[in-house]
Amino acid sequence: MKLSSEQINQKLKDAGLRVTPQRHAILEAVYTLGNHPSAEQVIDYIRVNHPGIATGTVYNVLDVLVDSRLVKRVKTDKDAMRYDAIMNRHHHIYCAETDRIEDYFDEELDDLLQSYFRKKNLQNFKIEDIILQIKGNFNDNSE
Amino acid sequence: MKLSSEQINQKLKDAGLRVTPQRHAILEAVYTLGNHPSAEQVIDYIRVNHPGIATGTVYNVLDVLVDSRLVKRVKTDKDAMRYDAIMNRHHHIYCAETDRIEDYFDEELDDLLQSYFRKKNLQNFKIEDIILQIKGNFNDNSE
DNA sequence: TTCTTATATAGGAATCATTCTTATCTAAGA
DNA sequence: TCTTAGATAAGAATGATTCCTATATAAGAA
Repeated sequence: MKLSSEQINQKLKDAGLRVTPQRHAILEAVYTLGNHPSAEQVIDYIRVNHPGIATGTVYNVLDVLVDSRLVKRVKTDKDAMRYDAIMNRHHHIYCAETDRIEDYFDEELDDLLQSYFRKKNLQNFKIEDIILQIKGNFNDNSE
Repeated sequence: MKLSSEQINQKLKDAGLRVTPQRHAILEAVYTLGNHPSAEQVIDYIRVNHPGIATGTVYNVLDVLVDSRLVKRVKTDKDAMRYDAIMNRHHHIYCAETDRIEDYFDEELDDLLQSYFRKKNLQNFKIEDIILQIKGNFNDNSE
């Protein structure tokens, strides 16, 4: 998803963050790259137009964006952390072999799960979020 | 879950693996420790009785056990990988603050999900496994 | 049993994503 | 303009994990 420069700034402001060129560039990168980029991909992307931004700053800013709920962390079976600018509730379809992640939106499923666990009423645990990791293999190479 | 020495050996053999003292000690550690130990916890545990087992060997053996489907990897929000000797299908209840993981078994839920996705019939993806990560907070400190 | 050889392990260096440290810089209010 | 808390640059440090190589060992062959 591509956002305008103004939209990026607005998101930062709405989150109560100071707008800096670094934060702008990094948030824009996560949106533009899409498909759950790693920190390294973000770095490669922003270095083209902002060669001066330090590696540590990218990690620092990504942490800030996560804390401010502008971005989510996504774990995979591989080492590196991935980031996701889509904040609506969704699940992940994941292939461990290729490390490819696709988003999966399904309100019907979310409702189903919510009512299931309300009925189940787990003792000793307050559920905040339920995320499905749907593992398997993609049948094609389309992105 | 505590297994006898013979049961450990049998599991290694059934998986087509050579039985070595290192493999025996490490698989036994994952079973005995329970509750999704990290490699470091496994190392601390086995060093008491097997001070000579090298750190690299523990990672190496854990990889072998995972490849042989005797153990599963479990990711959390923290850095270190965790390991799980329970191979039956199950989900995880997880608290990010304390990094505590509890297993969640629920065949009814598994059936529900299976029929839901069969009906949904995802294009371009062959589902092998669906894992729920149920995130939130435990209401007490019981283990 | 002894020999042979593929496999496994010890020991420690190397890697790599991420974090930390410190000095410098900058945005926003006084 | 001045002040200062917050942000960044640069690169060292960390820590889990992997890699490398010489040595050791398990399991089948003789």
